[in-house]
Amino acid sequence: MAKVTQAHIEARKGAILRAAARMFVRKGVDAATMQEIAAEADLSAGAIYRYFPSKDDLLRAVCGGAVDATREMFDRATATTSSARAALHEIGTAAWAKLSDPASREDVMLGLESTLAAVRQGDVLGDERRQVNRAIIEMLTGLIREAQASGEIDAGVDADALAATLLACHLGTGLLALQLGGEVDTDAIHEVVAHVIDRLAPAASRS
Amino acid sequence: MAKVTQAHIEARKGAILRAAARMFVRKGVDAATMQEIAAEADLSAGAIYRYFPSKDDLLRAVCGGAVDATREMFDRATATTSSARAALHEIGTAAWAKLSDPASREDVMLGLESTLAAVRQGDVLGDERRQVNRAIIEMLTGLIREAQASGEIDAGVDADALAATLLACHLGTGLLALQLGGEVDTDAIHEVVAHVIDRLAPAASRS
Amino acid sequence: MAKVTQAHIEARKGAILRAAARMFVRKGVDAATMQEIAAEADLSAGAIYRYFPSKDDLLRAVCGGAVDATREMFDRATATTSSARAALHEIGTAAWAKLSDPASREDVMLGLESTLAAVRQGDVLGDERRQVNRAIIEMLTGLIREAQASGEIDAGVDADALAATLLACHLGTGLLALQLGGEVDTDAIHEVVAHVIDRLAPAASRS
Amino acid sequence: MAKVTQAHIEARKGAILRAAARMFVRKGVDAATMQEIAAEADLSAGAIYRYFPSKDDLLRAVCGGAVDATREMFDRATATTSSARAALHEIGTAAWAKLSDPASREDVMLGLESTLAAVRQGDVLGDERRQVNRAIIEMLTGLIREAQASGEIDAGVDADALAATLLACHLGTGLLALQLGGEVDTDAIHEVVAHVIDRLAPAASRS
DNA sequence: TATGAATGAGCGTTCATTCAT
DNA sequence: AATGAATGAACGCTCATTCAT
Repeated sequence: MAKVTQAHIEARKGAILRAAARMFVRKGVDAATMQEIAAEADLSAGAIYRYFPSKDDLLRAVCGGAVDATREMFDRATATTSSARAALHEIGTAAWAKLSDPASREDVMLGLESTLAAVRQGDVLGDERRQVNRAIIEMLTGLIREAQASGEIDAGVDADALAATLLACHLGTGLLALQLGGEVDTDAIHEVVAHVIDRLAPAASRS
Repeated sequence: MAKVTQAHIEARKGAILRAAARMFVRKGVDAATMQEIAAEADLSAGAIYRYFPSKDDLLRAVCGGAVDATREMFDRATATTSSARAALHEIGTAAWAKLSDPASREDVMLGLESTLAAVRQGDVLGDERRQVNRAIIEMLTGLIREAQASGEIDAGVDADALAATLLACHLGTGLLALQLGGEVDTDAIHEVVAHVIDRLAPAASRS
Repeated sequence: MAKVTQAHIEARKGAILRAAARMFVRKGVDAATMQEIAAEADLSAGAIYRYFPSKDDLLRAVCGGAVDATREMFDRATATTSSARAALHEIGTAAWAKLSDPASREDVMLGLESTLAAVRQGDVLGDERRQVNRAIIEMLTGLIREAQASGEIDAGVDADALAATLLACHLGTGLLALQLGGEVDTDAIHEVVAHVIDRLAPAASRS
Repeated sequence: MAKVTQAHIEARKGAILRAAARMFVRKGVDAATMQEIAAEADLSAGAIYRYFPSKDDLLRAVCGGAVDATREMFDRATATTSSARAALHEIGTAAWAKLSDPASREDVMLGLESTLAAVRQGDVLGDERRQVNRAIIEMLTGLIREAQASGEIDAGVDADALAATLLACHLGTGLLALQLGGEVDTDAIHEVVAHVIDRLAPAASRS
């Protein structure tokens, strides 16, 4: 019995989480009502409170989920490549693919939404959110250093700064895509970024 | 009578605008209450309505101000340089300088805040906001084309995509700075970006 | 569950409707607050919105109820009589009986209240309200024509005008009763009206 | 100086009173704001308070004025006729003429508005308002008694009730006209009423 | 005397949260 | 475990009234 119940609980939590993410994105964290989230999860208004003690906690959980998804995506990308630069390109491709996918527009908005929330009320979901980007930068920095060591990228470039730049580029592309919709060609931006990485090869190796 | 009143009116409007910007940023557009904005402007709640007919209009005005400021900044930067690439660098410097200034953190957040609002309820301030970034991309594209024509930038690069990339980079840097605070070295990112632009010079021109 | 809920819902709606009618009359549509209406219905302020989407809808519902009641009253009166003049008298008796009943003072005030509202903001409940009196006049006109055809009323009288006059008399009596309270003998007015109808018999039939 | 000032004060009071009456009628007592009334009187918002201590007092004064106007109209009508029945007809003609005049629609609405207000908050303007109709009924009763004495009206009719009936008819006609606008032919109603009064002549006198 | 900016109480309405069922 | 009716605090906004000028 315990097992079944436990499974049910997790299933419900997941359903609520998905419903909440959907509504947070569709209408904004503030405008999304618990009623709507409950309806989206085929539940009644009060039922959510059996699984999450408050709307804030729900937001935290939703963002935490987004964080995990991102981390996973990253791990997968690095695992399937050998050269450091190849890994960087693979990660870039995966990351920008998400931006082309209309479905991921929601993730971008959730990211912005939670970034704003994080900046404002540092306690609710600040640290968690912060750590994702910090971790991404660290990973990218590591890969860039590897690429520099193997002569794929000019050693004169500040690895940490380049990592931050790449992440900024990706976040900014998402923001633009969000705002300008189809007007902005995210793939073209990706090509520019990929091209730039190639250009950052040491002068000697490009003769 | 008229003089004092007219001056007062403009002063009040400015004070309210500043107070609103401050509160919108500090607590978010939705969470910021008219009471708080009024208090921040040393006014009573209802007094704001003598100057702005609704909270939405206040938001619009605040964002409109940000928009104007951005446009001005751009115009100034382009006016004081001769070569296209120099103009790009000048603009980059000016743009990134704003990110270093803790005071401009507010502008970034307002931008995000209004982007989210624009995406969701396109009517309130969507178009205006959208057009700013569209205009920026167009201007950058123009400068890049000039630089390509004068041999400062490789003609093989998609000018429009590069323009979008640069803007995305800047927006993303702002976002990161917002989230990670002092941990992220925005000036270092700027250096990387400037360096990348240099690297985009045609191969021939680079010895 | 369903049974109890459904019954409760209707009961609540009724209670709210009655409370609203009471407060609209007691303090005026504008002065009556949702808080007061809720309190009168032993509910909290926000609870009303589960049953009626706005104060305007509540007003509409309250007036619609009054309308239905009036129509019913009329139908009943006409159904139980044979001669047209008898029907007229029956209707008069029923109508004036309502005026004697202190409880119906509320209906009169609601009528005035909604007339004023209708005249000013035709949309909210104007047409509905208007049609009631229009319908009443039409019905009365029909009966008067019948009575004229059967020689009970002088054919020289303008049936439509007489119908309007009778309705005006009734409305005005209500108004007077409202204003002068017990000082005005509504039954005496009714007698006068009934007597007048008799006097309107064709000269020939009065030997 | 005192005289001039006094005259000015009265002029201002009159202007404010007229402006208030106009706005009370146009938008309803509650919806009419002091700002609007002031604007209508070419005054600033606060200036009214030099002449009337509150909006309630303004309402009282406005209604008092309407009362006086009515009384005057009545006096004039009775002064110019000899026979009692002629006076009744004259009064009827004058009264109904006001209903035909679109400008007097405002008076009707003010009357209803103030009746409602009187019924609800008996102190503010209740008694004054009440006395007008009481006085009218008394006057009519007197005339009817005279007419009965001189054989113009059947002595069997309850004079007081007939007076109330006539007043009710007039009030109700105003109400109907208000609600149904041009659809209701107030003059036709007047004809009916006049005709009815004729029919109330003693049987003997009608051969 | 007149202005009109400012106040502040109060309105209709919404919604996170609770709790009897 | 789940419901959904109810609460109550707060929000945006309006306006009668006050008061420095």
